[in-house]
Amino acid sequence: MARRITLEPTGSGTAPENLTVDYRAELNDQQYAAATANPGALLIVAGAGTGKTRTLVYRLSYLVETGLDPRSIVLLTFTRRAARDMMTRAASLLDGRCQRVRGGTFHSFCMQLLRTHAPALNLSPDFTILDASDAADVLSMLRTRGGYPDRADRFPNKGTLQSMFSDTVNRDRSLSEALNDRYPQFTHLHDDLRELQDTYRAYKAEHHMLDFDDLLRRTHELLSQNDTVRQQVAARCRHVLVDEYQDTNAVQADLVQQFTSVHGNVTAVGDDAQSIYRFRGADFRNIFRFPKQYDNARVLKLEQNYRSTQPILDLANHLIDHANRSYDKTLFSDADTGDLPAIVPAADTAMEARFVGQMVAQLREQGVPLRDQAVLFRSSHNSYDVEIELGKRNIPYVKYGGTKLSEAAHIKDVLAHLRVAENPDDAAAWNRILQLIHGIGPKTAQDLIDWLTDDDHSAFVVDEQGHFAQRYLDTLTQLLNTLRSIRPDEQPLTEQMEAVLTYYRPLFEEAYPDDYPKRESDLEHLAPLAARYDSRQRFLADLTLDPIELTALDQEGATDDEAPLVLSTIHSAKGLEFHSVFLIHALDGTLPSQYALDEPGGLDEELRLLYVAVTRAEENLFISYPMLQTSRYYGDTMASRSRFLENVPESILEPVELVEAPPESTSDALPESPEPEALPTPDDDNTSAPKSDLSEPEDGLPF
DNA sequence: TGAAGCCCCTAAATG
DNA sequence: AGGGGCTTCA
Repeated sequence: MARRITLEPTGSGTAPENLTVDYRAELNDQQYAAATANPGALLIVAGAGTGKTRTLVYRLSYLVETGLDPRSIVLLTFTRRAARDMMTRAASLLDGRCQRVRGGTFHSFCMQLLRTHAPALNLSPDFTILDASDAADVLSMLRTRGGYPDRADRFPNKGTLQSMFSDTVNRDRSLSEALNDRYPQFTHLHDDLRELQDTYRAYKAEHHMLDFDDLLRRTHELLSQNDTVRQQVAARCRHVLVDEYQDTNAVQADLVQQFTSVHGNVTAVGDDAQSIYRFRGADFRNIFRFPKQYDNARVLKLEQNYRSTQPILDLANHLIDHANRSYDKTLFSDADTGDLPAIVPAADTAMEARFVGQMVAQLREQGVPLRDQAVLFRSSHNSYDVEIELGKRNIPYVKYGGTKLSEAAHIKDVLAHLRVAENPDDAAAWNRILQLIHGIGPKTAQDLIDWLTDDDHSAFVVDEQGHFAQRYLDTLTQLLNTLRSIRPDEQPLTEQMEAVLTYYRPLFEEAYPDDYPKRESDLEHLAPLAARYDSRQRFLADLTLDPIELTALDQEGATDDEAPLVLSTIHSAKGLEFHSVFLIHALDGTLPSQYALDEPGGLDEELRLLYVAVTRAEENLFISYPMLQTSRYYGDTMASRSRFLENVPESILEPVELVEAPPESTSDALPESPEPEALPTPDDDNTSAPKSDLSEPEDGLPF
C-alpha cells in the first residue's frame, strides 16, 4: 500500500457558525458528537430506538453543509426504502440539497458499478439479474445435465445448492469449509459439488447473467484486481455512510473498505444486539473489527432510547441479559411510566387472531391510527389467521415479508419475456418462458435454449424448419415474433408489456386454470408500474433488487384511504417503530425457530430477533401465542410458549387471560373461568390500556 | 423419450 | 399453496 497523506479540509464549505441547521439544539450530546464528527472513520454503536437514523440523517446533512458535494456521498442501506427515507429527511433539512446523494443497497450500488465498468470484467453491460429462485432453477438444470442425481442417491436439491454456493460468497470461504460447517451430510460429494459450482459460474458468465451474490463478488473482484478502477471509484465516493453495519457480511465489509480506500472517510452505524441476518452471511463481529480495520477510527455510542417506555425497555434488557454473549448496553428512557408488556396465551390460532383483531380495532377507536400499529411474527405464514380476521373486520393492512410482486409466478413469467428481450442470452428467462408452451418440457427447453442462445441464431427467427416439432411450432413462432418486435427497446415500456400480454394471456389462463382471475389483477398493476420507467433495464433491475410487496400493491391506488395496519416479519420490521406492537406466535419451535436449534449460534440469533421485535414498540406491547397448534397432518398438538419467555418475572411481563364473553342467554359458556376478567387490563391506573372483552364481531359463536 | 397428470407432503428470515 | 417425485400417456 502506498504512503498515505491525509488532506485537511480547506474550509470551502460553510463555517460552523453559519450552518442552516441548529445541530446543537436538535440533537442530544452523543448524537451531536456523532453527526458533526470530523471526516475519517467513525463507528456509531447505537442501541435500539436511540435515534440512529436521525443521527445519520443529520450527519449527512452536516457533511453536505460543510462543503462535501452530495454527488460524492454514498449512503448504503439495507433496503432502498431506507435509503429513500433518509435522503428525503436530509433533503428537507437542507432545502433539497441532499437529493443528489447516491444511495441504495449494496446490491444496487454494485450493480451500477458493474454496468459502468463491465468491459474491465469482460461482461456485457446488458447483463440480467437472477434472483434466488432463478439461480436455483439454473442449478437444477445444470444438475440434471451433469447427471449428478444418478451418481449419488442423495444429491442436494436445487434450493440447497443455491444457498450452499451463496454461503461461500457471502462468508468468503471455500466450498469445503461451507460443507463442513453447514452441510456435513454432503461433504462426501465435495468434488461433484465443486464441479457443479464451476459449471454454474461458467454458465452464468457465458449467458451474461449475474445472481445476487455475483453483484457483490464481481464488484469486489473488479476493485481488487484493477487498481485504476478502484481509485476512480473511491475518488468518487468522498464519504461512505453505512447503515445497519451489524448486518453486513464479509464481502460487504471488504467492499466498504475498497470504496473508501483513497480517503478513509466512512461512517458506519450499527447495533450488535440487532444482528439478525446470520443466515445470509451477516457477521455482527464486523462491528468489533471496524476499529482495527480503519486507522484512527473513532467509536461513539448512543444510549438514550427515545422510542419506548421504560417497562418495554425493562423487558428488552431482561431478555438480552440472558444471552450467552453479553451485550454491553443497557437502554434507558425518560418515559418511565406506561403499561407492562403483556403475555397473552390464547386457546388456538383463531382465538389469538380474534384478540389481535379486536385490540387493533379498539386502539384505532381510541385514536391510534392503524399505521402506528403492527403485528409482528417470525415467519410469514404465521399471520394467516390474523389476515382472515382482519378481512372479516374490514381492517386494511399491508404485509411485509410475504410474497413479493416479482416472486409471484405469473409476474415472473411476464418479466422473463422482457428479460429475454433485454438479454437474449438469459437462459434462465428462456427456460421459464419456453416451458409455458404446451409441448415443451425441461428437455426440449434445454435443446431450444442451446440453439437460441447460440451466436448464429439470436435473431429470434425460426429458420431451420426441420429442427422443431410441430406440436409447439406455432406458439414458438408467435413467441419469437413478439420478442423480435420488442427487442430494440424503442417502444414505451407499457406497449412492450402489452405486446407480451397479448401473447401470454392464453398461456396464462392455461397455466393457472384455478385462480387466474385473481392473478390477473396483479398483471394489471404491472403496467402502471412500468409507465414510470423509460429504461427497460432499470425497470427489471428495480423489481428484482427492490421488490414490492404484493399486498402493498392493493393499497397503492387508494391514497385517500386510511393508511393500513402493518403486518410484518420481524426481519422486515427492522428499523421501524410503532405505537402498539402485537408479537404473535411466540412459540417454542417458531421463535426460536426449530431450524436454529442445532446451528451453533442459532439460538442467540433468535433471541436477538425477539429483542428486535420487542424494541419496535413505543407504548404497548402484547406478546401472544396459541396453546394449541392445528396441523392438517398431525392434528392438534400442544404448543408451548417460547423458551425465551419462560421465567420472566410477572413484574416485567404481565400475564393476561383471554375470556369469552358470556352469551347473553346462558351463563355457563366457560365454566372453567371462575371470575371472568375484562381483557386486557395490564395496569388499572393507566388509561391508555383499552378495556375489552372477546365478543365476536358478527358471526360470533363461542367455541 | 419426454411431457403431463397425480398425489403426497410440508411450510424461515432477504437482496 | 406449491413443489418434488412418481406414474401414466402421447
